[in-house]
Amino acid sequence: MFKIGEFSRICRVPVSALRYYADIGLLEPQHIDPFTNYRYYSASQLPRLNRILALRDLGLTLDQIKQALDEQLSPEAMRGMLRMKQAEIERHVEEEQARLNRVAARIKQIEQEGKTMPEQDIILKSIDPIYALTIREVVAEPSAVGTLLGESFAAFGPRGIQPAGPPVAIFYDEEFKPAHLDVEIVLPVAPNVTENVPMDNNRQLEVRTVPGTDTAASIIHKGDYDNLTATYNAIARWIEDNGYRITGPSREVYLTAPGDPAGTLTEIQYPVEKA
Amino acid sequence: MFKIGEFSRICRVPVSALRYYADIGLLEPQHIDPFTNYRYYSASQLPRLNRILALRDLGLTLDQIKQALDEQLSPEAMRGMLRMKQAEIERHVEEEQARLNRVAARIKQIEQEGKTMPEQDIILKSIDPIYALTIREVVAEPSAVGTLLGESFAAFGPRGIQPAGPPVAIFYDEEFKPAHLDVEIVLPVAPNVTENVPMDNNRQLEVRTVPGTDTAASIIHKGDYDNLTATYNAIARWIEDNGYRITGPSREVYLTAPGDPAGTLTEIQYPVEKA
DNA sequence: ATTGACTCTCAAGCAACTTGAGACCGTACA
DNA sequence: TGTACGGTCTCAAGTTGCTTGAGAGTCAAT
Repeated sequence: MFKIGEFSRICRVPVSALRYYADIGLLEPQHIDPFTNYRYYSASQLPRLNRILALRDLGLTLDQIKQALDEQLSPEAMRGMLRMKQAEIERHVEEEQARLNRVAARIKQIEQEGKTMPEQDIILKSIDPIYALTIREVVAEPSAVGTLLGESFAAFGPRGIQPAGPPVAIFYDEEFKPAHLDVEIVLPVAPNVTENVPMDNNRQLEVRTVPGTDTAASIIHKGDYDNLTATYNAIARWIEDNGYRITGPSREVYLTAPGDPAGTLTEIQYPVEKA
Repeated sequence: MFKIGEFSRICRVPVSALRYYADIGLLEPQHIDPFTNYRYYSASQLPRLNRILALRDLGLTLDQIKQALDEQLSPEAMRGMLRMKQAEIERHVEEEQARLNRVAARIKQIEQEGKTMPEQDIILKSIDPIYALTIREVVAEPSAVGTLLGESFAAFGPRGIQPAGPPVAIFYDEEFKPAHLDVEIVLPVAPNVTENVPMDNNRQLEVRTVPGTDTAASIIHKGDYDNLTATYNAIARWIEDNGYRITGPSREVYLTAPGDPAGTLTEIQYPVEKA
């Protein structure tokens, strides 16, 4: 019979942890002196403790371990549990690898600092589907996107429709062609808007749900659109450096209204997946 | 200016997290209505939030992020931090890989269950250096180890020396030779024991600190020594299956005194490292 | 006026312990 | 025999990065 300190030294588990295990009923001391409340452990408890440590090491929670040990979990159940853990750990390893890449990319970026770098931060996020009024057109030049946006908004007022979020543009062009920009304007609205909205020139805003995506690389562009290319370059490089692949059309989210004191802020999004 | 819900949708950070960031001063809303306490965020806060998310993704704590953003951390400091993180993640990935192996080995073991298996659990632990009285001898057969142990202990009594832990045997033989067992008996004692202790037959117990090791595979053997081989086999197989390599002499720790009601319990340890 | 959706604050919960305060216990030494 | 010191006890609170819930107030639309 060992006092808690000796036992701790033998099994290399901190005293505090042993006390904790006793508290939650995972490993109760063999004997507790009723006068002093001193805990006394027996060497015969080492096998159980070893099993506890082994299972803990495999990533089970103490609760699961308790169940497995107390309820004499069947080998099948145990195996199932471990298989789940296995899948979980595999996913975890992949994630950490990806994180490692991102750290490396970040270090590289810092090392090149002071040269170019718009110094913006790229992150991964998911994009929700958007219920919106939309119109898709092929326009000649980028500035026409702004015009189209204005015209679309103009159709809102007369019907008292309120926007339900910042407007988005989606660029469908696969390859760059001069004077050819296949763009969809997306104006989020509340779900009570269910009918298409006519515009001038025989065009109309169509009600539709724009699909979302699980992972997209995102960057915030500050200021006017003259320097937009630099930001696009930054995000493209990030995607490559971090081992992702573009899987869909890019989007621009116009976060600030024109004249906003915050300045012009545009979010650029690229749906991606691991290459 | 967005209410917290809209802002949450835009940046894909839960409302509760935004409130939390505000609480800890990591990202305060641009404006708080003094009457309603409603938080109002501006799009101009997105860059900061993006940076927060990016750094968080790299594994920094919110505290570190706060410092980095508020105190305008120098690129060098930042780089240093990231390099540390990088090393940390690398270690982490390796550990997870090893864990994965162990889970796989465990599953394999369960699948073969019911056949052989002494069904004992092997774990990794560190071994501390031991301050002890020791004697090293070459003996003819395993049972002589017990005899030697008894003789050594016999030398304790007359001097009133108390053991400071369970006795250990270290087996130095590189290869198995019949009737040749190079063994060191290690009897832990308190540091106030500083002189060698004479035994009969001109032998003596030497005071020395037996070095420890960072990682050792450990298993608890239950019962008498007839089945010891099976346990040795189990630990050897585990070491191989999990991609480790033996790096030093094996040890046996005699956890129970003879006649202990807990039964005979022996811990077998093998210093190992990743192969 | 009344929904219903949104927001607020504050407290507690999670996982697996660790840390600390305050008090008791055991024993070796003067 | 006192006392010092190291080990042990209990109980509470802290750790990290949030989430959940209760109870109450706010906003916009009907």
